[in-house]
Amino acid sequence: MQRDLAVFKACADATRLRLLFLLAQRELCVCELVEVLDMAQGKVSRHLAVLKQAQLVQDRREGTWIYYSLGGPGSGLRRRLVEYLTEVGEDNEVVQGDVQRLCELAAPGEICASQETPVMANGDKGK
Amino acid sequence: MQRDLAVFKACADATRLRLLFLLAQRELCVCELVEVLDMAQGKVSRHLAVLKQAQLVQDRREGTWIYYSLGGPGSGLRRRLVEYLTEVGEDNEVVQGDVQRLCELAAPGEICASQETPVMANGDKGK
DNA sequence: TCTGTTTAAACGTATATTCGGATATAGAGA
DNA sequence: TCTCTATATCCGAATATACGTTTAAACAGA
Repeated sequence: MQRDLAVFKACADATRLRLLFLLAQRELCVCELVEVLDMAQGKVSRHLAVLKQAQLVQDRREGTWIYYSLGGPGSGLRRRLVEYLTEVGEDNEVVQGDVQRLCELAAPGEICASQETPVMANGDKGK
Repeated sequence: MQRDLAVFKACADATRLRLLFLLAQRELCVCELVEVLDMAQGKVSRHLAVLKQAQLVQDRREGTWIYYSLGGPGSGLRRRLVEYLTEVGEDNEVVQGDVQRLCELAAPGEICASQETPVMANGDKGK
């Protein structure tokens, strides 16, 4: 039960749910998540740590970048949740917006390394 | 997502998880849950309200008693959770203890109405 | 080694959640 | 109506969680 409780607590936050729905799309590095969610890096990192602690996601280092993806085999509950996240085309507009921004994203290197990529044409990021 | 979030928040508490696992056994009235969990009635009632709000459980009045059971049809997420709760024979000792105490329980009327039921022989309830 | 970049962790503070205890509501029966 | 029982809700205090900001750690390249 303690294990299940940790899983539920990890999912019981709007930011972490958005992270999970994004990771359900594909493996992503932290800077991509920061870009898509338009949040402070520290905040994203902290939430990813919670998800990792609950074994809902796993990470993999590749040079400077660390890639996160939905967690491995996992218990009955975790397996069902991952199943839900990947199967469901979430009908919420926040999640849809996130996925949309994700699709419009350049490759990881181009996002983080320099701000002078020619793709800058997408311009204003509201808020 | 807001809906899913409410569901996860409702599950993200040890007491409410115990309630859910108990209700996965069968429909139960509040006084039975109070008896099994050995908690203050107000506390149990408060947590049941949260579960009901998230539509994880439903209630039904029968005279003085109000019976709770795992919620109706529900969305994809709720359906999967209810499925998990009912299918899994939870290996946690707290949950197993709860189920055990539930089995040893007398009928609702005998629990609440009077303390002088002949079944009192079960005696000490630790802590 | 020094610099720049990506990510994680530490800090104090603000907000949310839970608790125990007391009180309010609703139905049943005299 | 009055009383009793089952259940729900309200209150302030304690605890837990999330936040923004700053700092630390790990890696890459010059």
